Amino acid sequence: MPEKKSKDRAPYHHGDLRRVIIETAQTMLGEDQGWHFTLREVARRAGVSHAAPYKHFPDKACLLAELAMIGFDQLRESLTTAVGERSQSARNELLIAATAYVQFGVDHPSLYRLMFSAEVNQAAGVHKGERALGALAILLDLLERGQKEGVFRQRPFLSQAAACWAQVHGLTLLALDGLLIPEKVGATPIEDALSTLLEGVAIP
Amino acid sequence: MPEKKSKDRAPYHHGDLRRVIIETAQTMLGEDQGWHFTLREVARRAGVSHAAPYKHFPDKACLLAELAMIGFDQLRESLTTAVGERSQSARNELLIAATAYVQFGVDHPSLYRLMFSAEVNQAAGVHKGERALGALAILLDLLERGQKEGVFRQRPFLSQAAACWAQVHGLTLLALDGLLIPEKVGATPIEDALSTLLEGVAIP
DNA sequence: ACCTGAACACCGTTCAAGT
DNA sequence: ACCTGAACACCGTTCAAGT
Repeated sequence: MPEKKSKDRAPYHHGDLRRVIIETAQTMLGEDQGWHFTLREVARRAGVSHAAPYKHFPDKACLLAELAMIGFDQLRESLTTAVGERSQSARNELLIAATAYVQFGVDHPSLYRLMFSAEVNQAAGVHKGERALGALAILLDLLERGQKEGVFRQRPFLSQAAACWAQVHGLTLLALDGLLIPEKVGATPIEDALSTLLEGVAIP
Repeated sequence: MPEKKSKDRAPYHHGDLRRVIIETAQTMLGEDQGWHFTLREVARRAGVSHAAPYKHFPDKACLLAELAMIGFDQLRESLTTAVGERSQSARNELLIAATAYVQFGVDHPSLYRLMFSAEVNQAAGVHKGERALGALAILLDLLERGQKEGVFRQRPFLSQAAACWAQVHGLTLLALDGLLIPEKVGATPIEDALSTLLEGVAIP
């Protein structure tokens, strides 16, 4: 059989379609049309029939959930590399981690929204909580270190972490919604908000 | 004509279907199946044909956007009545407002998610920002008062407001996602997080 | 002026059938 | 073992037609 030059039909039975589907979906997430793409469109782009994905995912929700889980891993990566070699003070590292968190959301709007959508919440169940906590592991470490060094206020780690997480999470989503109106403010409200967070966490 | 006892077909041509549709949709929002109900289902429950809503709303997105706008008004109401007769200290009122905010989200999960969904963002456009800021007017007042009284740190209002908003917004959504795991913590993380916020805003 | 019914294009999902 | 094609039930939206 000669090569087909019609379309880009990759060799059907050889590559793992599963990975191709995930990568295609990730590409579509990156196009910022939101995460409400259609499963049929994913199949179309992947060059397979619309029924093919069902051999690798029980349903659309499961694919979305998997994308979200990968997203949490990517977020952890981003935070880890941002904080880097922990040569900084706890206070500085907290600011770096917080900034990197918001940056991740702003860089991947559709993915970030998907990660915290109610749909994924339902499809991923308990796994989501674990994965999310995993992404925040470096934050937990940071808070523990800061408290030990006596530069952060003494609080239950998870509570202090919740406060930090809520701040960056809320900031990220407000930014994605275009609700931070930076044009109405001197400095960028994100930086300001993070310094307010710092004042709540760190001891003067 | 005698009364019809088949179904609850309200008098077609007399009542404003527009209001009926909105109320029906609000009821469905309250049932916490998320805000992804179908327009046809709304029409069904309202007792009209599935084409009828299009005489009152250009499309589904516009209905959702209107529900969201109403939601922001309801949020403003909640905050206003919670803070009440402003007989408290600025510090206390901030805590009250923040708590009421999170409570509103927890009480109306689907509505709150809808209000901050990307879809509504697109359909409501600029109106959303205005409406949202309107809901937070009392917070702005509070911060201004606190700063004038010298009990809050001196910051640009909108930046300080952004920090507060992000905190309660993030806290609300994390709570809705079941991500605050109160069972793993002594006190409720929401209270703890709000007190961390307070420490970032108020002067010791 | 307001609503209905049929129609269109599109989905998610299933399943017998192909290679 | 993996994929296809037709089929089903369902949507959002439109539009000529009804009262």
